[in-house]
Amino acid sequence: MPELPEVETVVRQLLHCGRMLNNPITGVKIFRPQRWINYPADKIAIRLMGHVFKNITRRAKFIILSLDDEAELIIHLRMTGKLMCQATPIDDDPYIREIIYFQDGSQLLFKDTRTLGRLYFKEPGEKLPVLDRLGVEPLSFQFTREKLQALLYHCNLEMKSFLMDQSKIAGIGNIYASEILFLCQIHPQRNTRSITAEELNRLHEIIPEILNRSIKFKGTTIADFRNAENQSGEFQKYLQVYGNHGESCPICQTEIQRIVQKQRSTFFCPNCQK
DNA sequence: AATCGTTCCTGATAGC
DNA sequence: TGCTATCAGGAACGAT
Repeated sequence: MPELPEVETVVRQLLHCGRMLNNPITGVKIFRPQRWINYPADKIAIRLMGHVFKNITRRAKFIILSLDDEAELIIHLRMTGKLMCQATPIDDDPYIREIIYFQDGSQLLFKDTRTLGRLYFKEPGEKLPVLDRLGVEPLSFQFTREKLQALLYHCNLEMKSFLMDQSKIAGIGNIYASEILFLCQIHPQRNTRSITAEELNRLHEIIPEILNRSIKFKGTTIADFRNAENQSGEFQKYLQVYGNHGESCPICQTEIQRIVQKQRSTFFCPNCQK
């Protein structure tokens, strides 16, 4: 399930594949556009024709493809979305939702088994509410200790829910929320306002650290995630608690527990995490 | 204003 | 072994 490190991996690979930028768009096909697009599909197609992508960036878990006229095509992979740019166009995947055709014959494919992924088109200067609602980027210089402290103090949530809330810190999902709390030795049901100065320092250090480490390993693949080169990530080998309920804690051998918070699984060590 | 519960979707799998 | 009910979860949305 793509979270910040997985999305960052896709963005980097698309940037470096050499086919995405300054390559004129000669066609766009969008399948089953009813639910997952914020804009009429035929208008997007007409709007993109003849233009080129100038840059690819990431905001939280959103992939932003910037056009030469400053319009943007924005993609959220949600659970099973995959974005890849192929030089050889043969592909019979039945879950292709969108194809962008380039002049040199390569294709940008968006595949999504469960159709939870989303595509947005934004004209220059337009607002996109889903982006405006996002909180601080945990890998940016704006993610300061003071910012984190203020966020924690100004809400009243269980720590797991806090880390998952995209309007607070943007980009952390279910896997990294559990992992961060384990490494910080904080119980997932602790209230945000109960975090001590020492724990605050640890959170501020660990959050960027684990996200960067996962990026280094090209993200985590539990079942579905494939990067832009259609490969699995490697970071699942280094997960400490996620998905490991019933197994023993890597630190103290206590059995790892699974609980449900906001209808989402949380994994933690009841001995290490206080 | 902040937080909570429901909903979307379909392949994988737990459990009988 | 084979079937079916449940689970997986990001985030918009409406409710509280």
